[in-house]
Amino acid sequence: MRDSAHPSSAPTDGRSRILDAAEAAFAADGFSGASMKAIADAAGVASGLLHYHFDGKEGLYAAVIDRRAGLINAERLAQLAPIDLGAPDAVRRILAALLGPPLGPMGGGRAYARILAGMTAGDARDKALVRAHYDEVAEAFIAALSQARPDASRAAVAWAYNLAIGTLVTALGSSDRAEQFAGQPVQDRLGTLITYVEGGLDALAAAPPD
Amino acid sequence: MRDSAHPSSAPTDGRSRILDAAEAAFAADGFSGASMKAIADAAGVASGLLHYHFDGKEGLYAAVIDRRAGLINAERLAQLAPIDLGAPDAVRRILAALLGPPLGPMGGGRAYARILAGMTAGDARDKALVRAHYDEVAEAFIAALSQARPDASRAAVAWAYNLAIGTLVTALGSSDRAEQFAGQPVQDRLGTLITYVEGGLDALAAAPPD
DNA sequence: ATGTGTTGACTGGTCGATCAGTCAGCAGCT
DNA sequence: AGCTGCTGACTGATCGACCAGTCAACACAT
Repeated sequence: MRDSAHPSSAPTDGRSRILDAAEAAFAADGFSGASMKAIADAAGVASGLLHYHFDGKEGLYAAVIDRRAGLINAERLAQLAPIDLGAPDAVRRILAALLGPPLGPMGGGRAYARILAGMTAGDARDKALVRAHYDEVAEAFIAALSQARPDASRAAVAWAYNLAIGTLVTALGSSDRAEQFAGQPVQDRLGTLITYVEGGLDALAAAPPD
Repeated sequence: MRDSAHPSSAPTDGRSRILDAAEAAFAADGFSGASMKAIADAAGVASGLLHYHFDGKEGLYAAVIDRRAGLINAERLAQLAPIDLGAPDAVRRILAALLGPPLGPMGGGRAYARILAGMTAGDARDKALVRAHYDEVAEAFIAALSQARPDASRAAVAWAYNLAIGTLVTALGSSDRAEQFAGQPVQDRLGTLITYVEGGLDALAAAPPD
């Protein structure tokens, strides 16, 4: 089932249909493995239209990331803003705002998670895209976590943030393997993810900063 | 029986030089992005030799994973075996045996980590390779962790194991981004990784199994 | 002389990209 | 209304580049 009401909902115009098909193709085979012709066929348009709208393969790739990252990050920041950083459950709520949106209906499901997982191993193109789309959000969440846990060093918080993202991305991207060992789908286990990450943050905050 | 002692150090025979070049190429561009001709050029051999030794691109890819996974897993199991699972620091030592070898001299550095990160987002080919090379080790470590933490449910341990692997792979594969925020190279921070993962495991063990 | 390792030109196919051209819709003019 | 000219989404044949894989020939050891 595809998410309705949002980006993949009205695949009536060519532009959206191309983005949907491209997201699936890049998720399945990576940037190099996906072919423009296959994307065009899946979208039901001529191959030339991809170049007309997105200025080539790189542009199409960037557009796919941009659409999804925009939705996810807007939702993240919207959930982060009203949190009282002094409350006792602030850390848990912050982590829910960070980890929840990618798992939700706007997150694009496994397809986008796989693209993200591939990007963490990616080249200069991917690095630039990650920076452009996620640096601002990363700073906001690290700052919020630092306020909510003033006892933790900034290095500990930054480490926890990075490891949390790694946890999330890999768990989502290889969710079938996670299910193989743990027996439950990742999408339903946001609480497990948060518990794990919060525990890791606690441990880092308590550890001597060597 | 094929690789001589240390893979990256004595690239004298064509076979090893090809594996080294292929590892770097697959890490940089993924399976589809790497070209056989480019690998052959980098290794200083003719393109036909790749097919002679490895029976095509898929075989070469599998051989790259096989070489590295064999070294890493042998080292992991060697470090795991002598651990007294009843000792108070057993969990920490188990995690060191799990997370340390990929960071060490036999781990292949960032190149292999990137391949692994790409595999977690990969298709059927990657899934089969992961199963073939890492399932046995995964079971061994989950069993060891369960013995060392009999209070934790098996589901909690399995989750912690999977999230730990995700943590490791993403941290290594995108280590420059980790350094950007945390200010320290990942390779020198095995202790940080272990602390984080152990904290996550503690939290999962304590949480109610909903 | 037999076998193992190695070569590099070659093949058929697929790639991303290009571009002349089609077509529906809409303005402005009469 | 009817005609004209223009715009922009869209097409698909075509191109050169590059791809993985093949193969007959060669080097050199046993």
